[in-house]
Amino acid sequence: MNRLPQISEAEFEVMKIVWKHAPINTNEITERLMKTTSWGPKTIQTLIKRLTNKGALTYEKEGRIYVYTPLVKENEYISQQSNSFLRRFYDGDITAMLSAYLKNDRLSAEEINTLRSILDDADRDEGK
Amino acid sequence: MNRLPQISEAEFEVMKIVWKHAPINTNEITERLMKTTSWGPKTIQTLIKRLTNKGALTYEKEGRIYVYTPLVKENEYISQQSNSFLRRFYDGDITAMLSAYLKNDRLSAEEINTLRSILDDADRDEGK
DNA sequence: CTATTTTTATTACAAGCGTAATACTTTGGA
DNA sequence: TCCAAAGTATTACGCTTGTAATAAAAATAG
Repeated sequence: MNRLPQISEAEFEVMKIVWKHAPINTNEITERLMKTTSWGPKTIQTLIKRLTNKGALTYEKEGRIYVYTPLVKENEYISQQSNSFLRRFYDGDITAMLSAYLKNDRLSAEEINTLRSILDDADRDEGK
Repeated sequence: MNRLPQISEAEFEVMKIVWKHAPINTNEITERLMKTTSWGPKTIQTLIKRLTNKGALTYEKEGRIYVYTPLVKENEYISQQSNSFLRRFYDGDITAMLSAYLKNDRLSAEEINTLRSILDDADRDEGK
């Protein structure tokens, strides 16, 4: 069972760009992140470097520049984070999380309906 | 708008004990945590101290010992963490999280039914 | 009243993180 | 061919966290 590397919050922002646009080079990553964050280019460099050190990214040299590809899959990583979040805060029980949101009126009628159809779709797929 | 203090993962374990058993003294906290974790008493002391420094706990002196009470509410803290989790990983959209779980077959039929009744109960309360 | 035990406070220390600055290396122009 | 620019690597530094050890204070036992 291969354990996913530990990815920090800032590093995760880099991963999101790479997941969406891989293969992508340093400059593109930097440009995109400078639009959405307040980080300097050097900071972004550091984050990229750390991610490759951790084995979350690889690169190929394309001439002088590096072109990056993710080594961890987005949905695997997010699943793993979601599970550990649920374990920590809701005893691993996603229904408990939903309950809490409903109890605190943090869901709109809209969202409730969306949730219902999602559940119904699940049944349909199951039955097939 | 009063911002909640930053509580680390280990500190959160302490908070859980205090939330459940407050007012509670150092020894009780320590005993309970030593049953469920591998931490030494000194470590637990440190965590308690840090939590009071951060304003997550207060104490009253009862003779020689300190008796602790939480300053942040459990459900407020968990709500805040849940929101920031959803923002980070699901663009703030809890229905997206549910979808992901269904798509990856990480929900049992049991859980799906539970979710349905939870949603129905919400409607009932709404209608009232 | 003093030595010992109990409780609390201070200090430690390495790893991870946010946030870079500086140094090195390669390569394209002049 | 040598230098400046571009790209990559190394180093920095303070804060938080996990994980305690040591020191100080207070109270209890003799």
